[in-house]
Order: sequence, then structure tokens, then C-alpha cells
Amino acid sequence: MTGFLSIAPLDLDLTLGCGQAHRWRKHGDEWRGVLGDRVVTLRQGEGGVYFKNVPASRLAAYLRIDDDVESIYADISGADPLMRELVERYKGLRLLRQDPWECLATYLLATNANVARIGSMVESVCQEFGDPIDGGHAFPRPEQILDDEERLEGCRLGYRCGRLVELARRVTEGEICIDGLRHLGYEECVAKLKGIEGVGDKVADCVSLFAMDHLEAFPVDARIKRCLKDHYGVDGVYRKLSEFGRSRFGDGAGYAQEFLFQMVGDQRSLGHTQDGGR
DNA sequence: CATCAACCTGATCA
DNA sequence: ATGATCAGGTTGA
Repeated sequence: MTGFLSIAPLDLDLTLGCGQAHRWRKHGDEWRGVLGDRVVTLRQGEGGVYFKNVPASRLAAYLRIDDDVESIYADISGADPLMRELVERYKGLRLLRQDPWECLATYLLATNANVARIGSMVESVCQEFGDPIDGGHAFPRPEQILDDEERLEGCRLGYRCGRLVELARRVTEGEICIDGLRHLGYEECVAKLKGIEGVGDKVADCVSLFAMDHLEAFPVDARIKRCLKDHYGVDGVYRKLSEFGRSRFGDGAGYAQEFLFQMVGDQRSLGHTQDGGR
């Protein structure tokens, strides 16, 4: 490892493995993933992270070192006993600051697919269209996706294929300016994103949260919906649930969402391994 | 405005 | 082994 970044609290396994980003894999005690045009290696350390092949400042921004995580944890912990317990259990789970284009394209593909399939779709698109880099492939730029529609169909994206092409076309032609979205407030950002075919409430919230610095976004997917019903007794349409999260957890609602998501994920994997696999 | 079926595909379950 | 159901939703009626 070529460097060490001091950052705490940080639990690399939770942060990279919780499913907010889709290109990280763990090999032994090292995490390998692609950031921009580099294959990056990370390893958990005491009070920080050892890193290879990435500028420290870039990594720091990606790990949201500028977030006052302790303060956010304290904030959402005050909402209720369950959140307090989850913050304790999953201390060090952080949000990431992902690249807006990559995040948008990825979550466009993520609709109605399970985690395994999301990963395989993203990897095939990268392999087919991304710049080859040492040890892998970069996430393709919009214009690269338009390179060969036939090969894109080979990526097994299903009905998401046409949506991705359309998005890439609109970005390439300047009809959509991704970086321009970064300057908008949360509501406006969501509204603009939803103007994209294949981007609804949930994807717009994910992109706002994971790439646009809108920590008040509270994406509600199938897991969170079940969780809100089971633990908070609330149910209803998307808007209602998302606003429930925002009003209950405040400006750090996005962090709270990650803790709930992680909890449901853990419960599920427990259930799977409990009755003796065969 | 709320509801609801259809939608690609691959994994999981019965 | 083969069919139903589900999975990080969105869309259009």
C-alpha cells in the first residue's frame, strides 16, 4: 500500500459492501474497485484506510471525509431507539460520493433487478465499452455506450437497454448536463432527474443521495418499504414514505436510510443460512 | 391522485 | 428438473 488516509469512523466492509456502489469486490482483506481510470486497492486500518493507486485527496472526497459523521450519527440516533441501536451496531458505515454519470447510469440499470444481476450488468457494460485500464475497465463515458448498439444488447440489460441508450444520447448531445444538476437544490434535482426515461422516484433519490450531496434524500426501495411497515407502522405511496424518513431523521435522512437498508440485508442473509443449506 | 398490470432476465424456491 | 415468484422500479392506462 502506498498511503494511509486518516478517517474515522470508517468501516470499509460496511461502506463498500452495503450495495451503494457496485464495482467493489473483496479479495482476502483487500477491497478492489475502479475509481475513474484507476483500479484502486483499499484495506481497513486503525483509524483510517490504507490505499493504493489513488490520490489521497480523491479518496478522501469519495469517502466523504468532509461529512461530520459523528454529528450526523448523533442526530439520527436521537430519532428513536431502533436507529440508536443501528448506529451503534454499524458504526463506521459511511455514504460515498460517487461520480454522477456513473451513479445515474448504474441506478438506471438497477431497476427491478437483484444485487447480483446489477453487478453483472454493470460489469458487462464496463467490459464492453469502458477504457481498458491496468487490471480492469473504467466505467464507460456516455458516448462510448453509443458506440455499438448490438454489443450493448449482448450485455443482457433487458428493457433497461433502450433507456440507457436514450440517456447516453441525451447526455452526449448536451440535452442533459449532469454536472449542471449538481448545483440544484434537492427538489429541483429530483424533478430534473425524473425527466429521464427510466428514472422514477427511487432512482432519482438514489442519485441525489449517492452523487449529488443531497443527504436529506431518503430512497425507498422494496427493502425500506417493508422495514418502514414492520418497524414504524407506516405504509403508502412513495412520496409519503420518503417524506416520513426525511421528517423523522432530518438532514441526515440518507444516512439513516443506509442503516435501515443494512439491517434488513443482514436479517435476510441470516434467514438464508439458518435452516441448513443443501 | 391512487391503483395496477406489464416488463427483460437470472436466481431462488417449491 | 420445470414452473412460479421475486428482485434496490418505472411506465402508461
